[in-house]
Amino acid sequence: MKNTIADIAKKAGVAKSTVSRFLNGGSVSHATRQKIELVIQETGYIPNSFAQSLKAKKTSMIGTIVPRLDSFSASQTVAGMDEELRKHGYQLLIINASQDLSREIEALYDLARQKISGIILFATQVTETHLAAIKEISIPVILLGQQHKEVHSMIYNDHAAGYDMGRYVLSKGHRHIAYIGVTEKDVAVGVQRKEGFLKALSEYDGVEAIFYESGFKMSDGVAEALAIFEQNRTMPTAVVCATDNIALGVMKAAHMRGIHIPNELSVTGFGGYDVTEVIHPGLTTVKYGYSQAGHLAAQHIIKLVNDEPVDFLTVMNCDMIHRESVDNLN
Amino acid sequence: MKNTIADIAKKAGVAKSTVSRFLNGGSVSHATRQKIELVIQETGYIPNSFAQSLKAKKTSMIGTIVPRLDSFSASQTVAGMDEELRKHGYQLLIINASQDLSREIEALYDLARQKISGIILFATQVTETHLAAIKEISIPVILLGQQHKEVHSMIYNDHAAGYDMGRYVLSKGHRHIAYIGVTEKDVAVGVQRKEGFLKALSEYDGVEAIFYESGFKMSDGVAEALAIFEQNRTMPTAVVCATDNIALGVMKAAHMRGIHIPNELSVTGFGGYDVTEVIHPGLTTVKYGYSQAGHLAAQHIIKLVNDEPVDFLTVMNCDMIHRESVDNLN
DNA sequence: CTGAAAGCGCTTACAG
DNA sequence: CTGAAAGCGCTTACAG
Repeated sequence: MKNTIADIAKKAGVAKSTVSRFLNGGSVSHATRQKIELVIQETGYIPNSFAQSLKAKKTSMIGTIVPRLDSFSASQTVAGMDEELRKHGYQLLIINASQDLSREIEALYDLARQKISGIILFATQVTETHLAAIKEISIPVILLGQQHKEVHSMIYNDHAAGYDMGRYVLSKGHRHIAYIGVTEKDVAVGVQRKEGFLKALSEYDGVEAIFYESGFKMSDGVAEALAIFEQNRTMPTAVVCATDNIALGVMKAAHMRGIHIPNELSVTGFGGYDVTEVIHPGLTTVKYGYSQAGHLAAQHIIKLVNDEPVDFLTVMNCDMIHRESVDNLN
Repeated sequence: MKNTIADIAKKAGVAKSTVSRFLNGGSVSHATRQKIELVIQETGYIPNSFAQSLKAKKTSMIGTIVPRLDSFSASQTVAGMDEELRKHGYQLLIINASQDLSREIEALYDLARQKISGIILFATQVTETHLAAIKEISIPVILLGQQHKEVHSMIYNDHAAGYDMGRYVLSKGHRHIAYIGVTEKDVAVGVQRKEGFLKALSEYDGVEAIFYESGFKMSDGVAEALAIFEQNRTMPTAVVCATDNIALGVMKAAHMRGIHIPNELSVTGFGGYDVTEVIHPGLTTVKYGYSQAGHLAAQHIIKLVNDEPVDFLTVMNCDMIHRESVDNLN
């Protein structure tokens, strides 16, 4: 099973270089071609791609680093990238950083060591260490989901999404609003969405908005909502959540406490996860085009790999989806 | 940036072999160590893993082939595998076959070419071509989700799951049941679950069960349910679905038609997707331990790679989860 | 069209 | 502890 090109050459009675030429579509006479074909058939020869890459000094592999694999956004995006990449003859190497920033850095170096042609970094934060690593490996890198002026970036228009959501909720007459956000270290989700929302708030008078911060998990949303329900404050009429996951948690908590949505409490999310459509009431949210983003990121990284120009910053739009989880108070 | 071990050696004033030894933790004097460390720091040297693998003749990479990336079961399983593999110093290379059997075959060969140490094949079907490829590449392969006597296999106890579900639904007094299954080409989901269910049926008298076949997508479930609702037959009191996705589709269809669950129609699934817990009513289903399966599969492939013995067949149990989507007719 | 030879960047006995 | 040399499996000018 462990055939080398030398074995094939010997068995076929030709030189190694001839076999190599055959393999790579070089000019080989009909007779030799047949001999080699036969031997390869018989032996089940599979070229060693290390040796190939060692000479070729490049691979047709693109690496991607994701914070986690088991999230809707990540899996959708990666599936999109994968499709596009394969269409262009590239293979995708996926690395799961398990929400650990230092693993993202490690992964950057790992991919460099493997002579990957380009990297799409599904970022949640961009630290100095990230930047240093990106510079050091000197391989094209695209930041997806966050931006930095020194790196090619693709982001969603989170500010606009937050603004739209804020305007919508306010237009429905809500004046007591709880906003459950996430850490500001995540600029896109933690800062931009909130700031967009704040901008909408600033256009209305007499709004009482209280801001909370929760983790990204559904269970975090449940806990946060439960805490809010237990407070001795006036109950908000609407809870605006920075992610669908948190919103799902809030809905679950409401259900646990017998609070009816949307009659007694309105809830909104961001993300547009598939689930939000199946549940009742359907969740009002902002849909992010994860799969398209994946396709686009793939196209961009391919261009970069081939030294073609790519916009330094790409902003992708999102769409408000109005469903039943927001009550009209007017 | 394109430093080789020779560059480092020259700059540090030592031999290539010394640098290599330093890199691999061999014995190097303190002084030399420091010189080399410094040069590596300055140059940002990253070893070329192709050259390394070419000599070492092996990699610490495990490949996995999944039918799709954006499904709950796949992403959970892969995340589990990844965690376990990394703990043991292996890297996971994920290949998405996009539900195309011929791509699974291609992927098998691709991975072989890359001298991957072992492969976990997330199978939906095991054809002759699969077997031929597995034999030809002569790399350890584990089948996950399906079984074949000639290959190491890990499966869920789908028959028992189907049986448990059948008994449960029947015990609640349901006698008009619609079973929405999937293609029998998928032995685990299409055949085993149904047969377990049939076994339960055989233990009761006077049951009318009608069998349908749908695709795997939620939208397929919607379509199938709509068709059932429109038939001029007596409405079933329960719809047993071969997957959670189909069940979700049925629930959606019921909602669209104003059919109340569980009062007017009971629905069940298989899988134990996270969503099934969030929706109302909660879906009665069978929970599959995807993440654990991933961990276990990783442990097994590592053993195989190291020539340690592994059971040829591993059967993993599943747990019934009783929630609110099934009405008690008694 | 075909072959001999050098070289990709690393590792690994083997001497010293 | 250190270095010179051979070799991993392939590709690529260069002759012929």
